[in-house]
Amino acid sequence: MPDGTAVLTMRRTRRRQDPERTRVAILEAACTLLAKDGPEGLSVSQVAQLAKVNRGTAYQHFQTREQLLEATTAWVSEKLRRAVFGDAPLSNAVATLGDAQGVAQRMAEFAMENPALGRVWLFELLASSRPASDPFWNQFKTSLERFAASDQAQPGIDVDVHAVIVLIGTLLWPIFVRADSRTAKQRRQLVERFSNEMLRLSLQGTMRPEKFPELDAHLRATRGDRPRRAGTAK
Amino acid sequence: MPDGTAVLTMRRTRRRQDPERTRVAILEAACTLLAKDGPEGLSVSQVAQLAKVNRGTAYQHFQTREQLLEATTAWVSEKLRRAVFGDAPLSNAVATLGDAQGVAQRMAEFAMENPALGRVWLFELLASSRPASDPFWNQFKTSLERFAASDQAQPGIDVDVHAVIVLIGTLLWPIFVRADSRTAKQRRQLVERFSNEMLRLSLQGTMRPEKFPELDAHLRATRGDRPRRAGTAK
DNA sequence: TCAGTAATGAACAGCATTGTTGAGTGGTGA
DNA sequence: TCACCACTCAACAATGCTGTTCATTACTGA
Repeated sequence: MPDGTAVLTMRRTRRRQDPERTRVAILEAACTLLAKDGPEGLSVSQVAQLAKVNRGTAYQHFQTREQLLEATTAWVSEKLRRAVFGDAPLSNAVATLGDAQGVAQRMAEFAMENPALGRVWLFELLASSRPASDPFWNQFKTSLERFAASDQAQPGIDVDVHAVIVLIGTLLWPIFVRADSRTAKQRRQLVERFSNEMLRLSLQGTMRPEKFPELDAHLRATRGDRPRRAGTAK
Repeated sequence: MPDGTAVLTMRRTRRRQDPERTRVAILEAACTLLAKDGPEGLSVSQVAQLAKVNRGTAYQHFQTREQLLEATTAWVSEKLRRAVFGDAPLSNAVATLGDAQGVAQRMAEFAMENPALGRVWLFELLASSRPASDPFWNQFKTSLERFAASDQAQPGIDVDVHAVIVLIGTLLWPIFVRADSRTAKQRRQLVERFSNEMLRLSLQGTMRPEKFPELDAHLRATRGDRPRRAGTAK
């Protein structure tokens, strides 16, 4: 992707004076490197180099390496949230109600088109001492809770566990299949493959109940044993 | 934390001459730090310090930082594999046949007792350019393929997708719930919670099919459309 | 056209790390 | 008892990064 200043004849371009654009360029570079090296491997020098920005400029926008890191992850989390839940500034109950499937679809598509972002978000989540405090994570879980409470859902879903399974699977699938080195068409197919399996799993599971009568009975017998409080995992 | 030279009372203990034990101590320290900082954040100095070993000793066992990293991740992958699939040196078809549920159970328990190992493995997998080449991953997928091909399984499972979902969910669940700061009893409960939801999901899915007649029909109509070749994701 | 500001470049001290070397110390087995 | 070997310790140059400062350049809006 050519950067904004990219040049008639390659004359020694000087970046246009556009603080916001510069800031984003730095964040994007940081994001790329973050996806490659993880938080501890990020250096301001490398970021500046990749962003084609003077190191001093980077320090002008972000006082310290730590702040750059913080800003980058916040930026990623917000980008992810907007892509999946729309532009509503905070969890808009009305907009996302009953839209569990749409959320899943948008998330799968976004993850496939931006594998680096998902990777960064995950890196941060894993490095964080309190994974359960991430805003995107919480909004996602909320939308899943709404679905689980509706009459469309099977009873007895453990939302915390299920949210982990679905969210992480969706974000990591593009990385496993190396989405970055795929054509647009392939990526579309891979998204559909994932969505299909997710849908199939949601509707049918994996085990034929009639082949596991004792398990099935056990499951129905113990249903509801598990406490329904959502905060258990926190 | 007192360093190795610390002093009269603790007489300057010198590590027993036991290369293998020392090697493992270093690997274990590397593993801990790897889980905390990721591959790019690992320094030989820190590893040696944590392992209570002289930095020179570390360099005696591993010529370079890169080799230490390599050795550590290989060690982790093998440990994971043995914990889940037993001590058979290579994929023993007989031993693991039809044991999908046992594999899932062992993996969930191991992950809960060793969240750091799962984290390291995942870090490496994400950093790797070819995730699909990891031995543990492949053995896991093979065992899932066997199950999917059996008559106990629902037809139409997309093994590649499903393997990602299950494996990653199992490894990350302990991290989300901060297994390291839980009591043994809590950890046991958390494993069971995960296993129960997984079982429930496998037997029942999440959506009540009768509430989604059109989706259900679509699914049954297109069943088999997807190519069954296992290598699609590679 | 001009002042304000965004961006550049270069230098700096301070620090941590890497990988290497050489001299020492002590446990262990033959 | 003795020699080998694992381990320790201290020093080394080289490298790269951090955060700061200051002088300089060039874009931009008024």
